[in-house]
Amino acid sequence: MVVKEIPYFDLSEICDSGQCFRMERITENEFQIRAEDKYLRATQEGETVRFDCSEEEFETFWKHYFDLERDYGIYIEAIDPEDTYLKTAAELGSGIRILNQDLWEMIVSFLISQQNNIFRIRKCIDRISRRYGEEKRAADGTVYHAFPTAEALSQATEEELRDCNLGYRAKYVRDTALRVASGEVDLAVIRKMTYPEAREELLKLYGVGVKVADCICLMALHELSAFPVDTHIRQALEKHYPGGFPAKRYGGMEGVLQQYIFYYELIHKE
DNA sequence: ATCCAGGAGTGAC
DNA sequence: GTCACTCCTGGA
Repeated sequence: MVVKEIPYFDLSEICDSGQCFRMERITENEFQIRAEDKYLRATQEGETVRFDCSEEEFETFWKHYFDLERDYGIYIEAIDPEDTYLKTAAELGSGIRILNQDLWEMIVSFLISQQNNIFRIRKCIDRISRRYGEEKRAADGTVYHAFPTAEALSQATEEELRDCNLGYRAKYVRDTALRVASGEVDLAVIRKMTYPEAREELLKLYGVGVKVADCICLMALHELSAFPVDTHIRQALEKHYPGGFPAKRYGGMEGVLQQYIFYYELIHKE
């Protein structure tokens, strides 16, 4: 059990920000997170966060996963005080972190995300994890499944992936899994690339376009310059920044702001 | 019913 | 380079 006081950190906001499809709310302030082959329960009361894991696992994995060594106050303070829209959005989502998620997991997750909604993306990922991911047992006895490896997914047929409700995205996942499993695409190499290089390389994958590539760069490679533009972001930008988003002013932190905007729009559309 | 949800591939111009 | 069209699926 690890207990920390963490400013600018809110599990609920992170869960709802839509960057992790394997994080779920159990009760009002208790959450479960599955990442790679790991499982965690965490609870939040004010700024106090309780991580249900050993000190070692926290230090070696979750601390980095939740990006706890970064001060997000800097980003919020950097926002133009006259930009009331962005200020309001950042205030609403001030507990959001850009998680450090696994590259392979993000590639598959965002391939599935296209023309899809969060609820169904979660279901798709849950299904492929159950079918192709290794069964694991957490310290508290909870049975869960690791995210399936490229090798495991490459064994699946397109039809089997369609049975997991991937629809036409099944061929994208299968093709990418085959190319990664065969070594034709080397994720270790992509991890070391600069943002423009990695983006270009990801765009070569079947089913990866500009938006998905930027999501992967932001969520897995932690390229905070990446600014994924989906339909919701595009609509928000058209409405609030008719002259264009001041990306120049916010160079290097566009991705963080994208999350604040996305979260704000998500909350306000209901 | 038609449209669209956190898009991308394809072919036509 | 920019359209228009298509691709699963299901909820409004």
